[in-house]
Amino acid sequence: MQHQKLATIEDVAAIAGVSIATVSRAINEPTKVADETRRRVTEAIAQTGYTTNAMARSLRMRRSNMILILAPDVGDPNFSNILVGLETEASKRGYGVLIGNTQNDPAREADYLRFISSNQADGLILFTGHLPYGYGNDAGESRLPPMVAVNEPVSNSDVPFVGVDNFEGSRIAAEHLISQGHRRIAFIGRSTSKAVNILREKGYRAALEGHGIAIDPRLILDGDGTTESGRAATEHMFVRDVLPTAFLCVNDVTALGVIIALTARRYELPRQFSVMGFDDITFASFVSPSLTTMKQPRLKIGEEAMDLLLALLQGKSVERKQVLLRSELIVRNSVGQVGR
Amino acid sequence: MQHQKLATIEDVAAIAGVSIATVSRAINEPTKVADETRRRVTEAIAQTGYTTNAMARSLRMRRSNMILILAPDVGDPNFSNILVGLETEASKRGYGVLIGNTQNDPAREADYLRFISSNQADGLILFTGHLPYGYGNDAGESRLPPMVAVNEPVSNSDVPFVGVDNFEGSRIAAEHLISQGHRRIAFIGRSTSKAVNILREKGYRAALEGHGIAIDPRLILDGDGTTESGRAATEHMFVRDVLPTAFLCVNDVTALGVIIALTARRYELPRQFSVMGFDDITFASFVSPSLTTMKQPRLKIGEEAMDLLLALLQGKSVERKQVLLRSELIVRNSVGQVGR
DNA sequence: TCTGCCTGTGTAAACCTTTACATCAATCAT
DNA sequence: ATGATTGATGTAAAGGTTTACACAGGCAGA
Repeated sequence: MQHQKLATIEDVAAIAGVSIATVSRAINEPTKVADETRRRVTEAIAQTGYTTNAMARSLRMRRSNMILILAPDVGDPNFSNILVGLETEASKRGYGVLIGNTQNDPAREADYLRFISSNQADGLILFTGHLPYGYGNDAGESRLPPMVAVNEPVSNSDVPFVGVDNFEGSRIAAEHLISQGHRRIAFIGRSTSKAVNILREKGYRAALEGHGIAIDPRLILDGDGTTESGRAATEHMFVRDVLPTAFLCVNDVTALGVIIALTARRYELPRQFSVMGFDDITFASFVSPSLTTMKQPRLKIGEEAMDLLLALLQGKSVERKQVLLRSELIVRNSVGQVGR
Repeated sequence: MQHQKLATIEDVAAIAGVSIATVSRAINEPTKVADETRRRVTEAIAQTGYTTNAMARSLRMRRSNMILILAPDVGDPNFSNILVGLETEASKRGYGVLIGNTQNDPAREADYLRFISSNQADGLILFTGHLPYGYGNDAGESRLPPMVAVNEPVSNSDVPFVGVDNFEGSRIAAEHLISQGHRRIAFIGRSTSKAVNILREKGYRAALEGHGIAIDPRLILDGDGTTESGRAATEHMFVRDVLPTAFLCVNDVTALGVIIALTARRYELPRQFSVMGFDDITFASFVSPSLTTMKQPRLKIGEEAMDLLLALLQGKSVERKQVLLRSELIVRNSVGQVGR
């Protein structure tokens, strides 16, 4: 009862009085069939409610028109908005998107590659920042499908990346703090491994140096981008009693931790301390004080990334290995003039 | 260069010295082939790096092992966590999940049904609260695939629903406020159309009535579940000067609006007003004051829903048309004793 | 009139599985 | 000794497309 025998191309052909080849052509290359024939086929299709069986088509054409999205955490605040962009563009071009939530588990990553190796997906969008595990194993043939990275570039590889110009964005953020009179600006979220963190720190340094402000290494603290890391780093500064007037955080989530720590110590923001984030995730406007930050054009990132991937799939060679979009300064209430 | 001719079942058969039927059986019904044969096949598979071509398999078996998830808004805070549950369970059972972001656009909903009608997906998870548009059109055959609703039940239909017991949860929430001494409790987010809102209002009413507290209609305000609706409703109460001591909101997002309105008016929370939400979305713990709310077991909801859908796909008849899970009271800092 | 080309269509192969059915050998019951 | 049953495997069909190639007819150019 589930399948009531769908109409096939043969049914359509019979009704239209043509061969199946002609039906196929009428659908896929309309100009190649005579007007009158095309009309009859179209009518037969409407009459039967025919839809091309995607499986048969994929089998024959060796391509599924599906894109696999590999993300370490579907709940990540950056993820969902980029996903919308990816999905919109894919849908517009007749592609579907498949979600793989890997939780950074190598086993799950490897498992998801079955979609690639079994021809169920033609290309890959990587949120993970690294090539998926499970390539080049047993059989030795590391058959990499076309792929594009978003959110985080893939370290030492030439996988094209679409994202925000982290260096420039962070520089602008720091400039903003400087324009408000800040000189002692902390950077929270240093990392030696994550490319995003490294670039944002560089932007911070560039801005300070550009204004002749000496970099105080004691104001640069490690962090892995979590709320807890922001909180801990802030506490650490109070313990060591080396304090800035402003905190530039590697991302909004970290900034939230900083705000929590400062609020817990009963400081008034932004009168006593300024805090800046990066990303403009949803809650940035809800937290109190609402967060001044750099907005990532996430929708656009998703669309551009999908566009690039589909171009790759069509065999176009990609000139640009990186597409860097501009982030936008969003001024809210967490940054104030230094000394009132 | 993209496809370097993957190994097929024939290659494996040749190496193992058996027929392709035996290879297929060795993979899918291992008990049906002799131990020694199975060993040879397994080795041949390893040697060639063979993976079953999912398209050929789906074509033959008339099932794709894919589930389509139709959601009006991928960015919805409830969505991503349920998705994780859906995805985890699907993945565990060898299914993949396809995302369809409909934005409540009938055209997009209809378009996504091509995945169903073209056999690219076997079942449907509905976040939308209504049957997809586009069924029963031209051809007249409204061929509904197996489906399960989450987040919102599908109004007047017998589509199975997995979610939280909204009536009971809301009752518990109201009880909590009552236990803190509140008697004048507002309900923000009344709606005559949305099932979730209706049930939560009923739970609110039941709790008050159970404690002999008269219901004051002036304390029940309309709202569509957005932050703005919460803000506006609160303002409205101040204008009319009919004030509660506590606000029970239809969801966290609405509660946020209430908090924003109260904070803007310089009230101190929870000393002067208490606010409760529902859902426990991510930012609930970050907002200030952190929000006391009812937590939805979203991961569990996703898993149960997928489990139910897969059961349906196997032709099992479903006894329960609804799976109602319990929500959990999360006490934070937005609710206080009345009168200190 | 013949040759060659173009347009429109049909035939059949290929894509890669799963599985009903057939076959064969070996075991078992009578 | 014979017939029935069981177990392991092979043969071939079916699933629904796309597309290379062949073919037929019409038409233009010589």
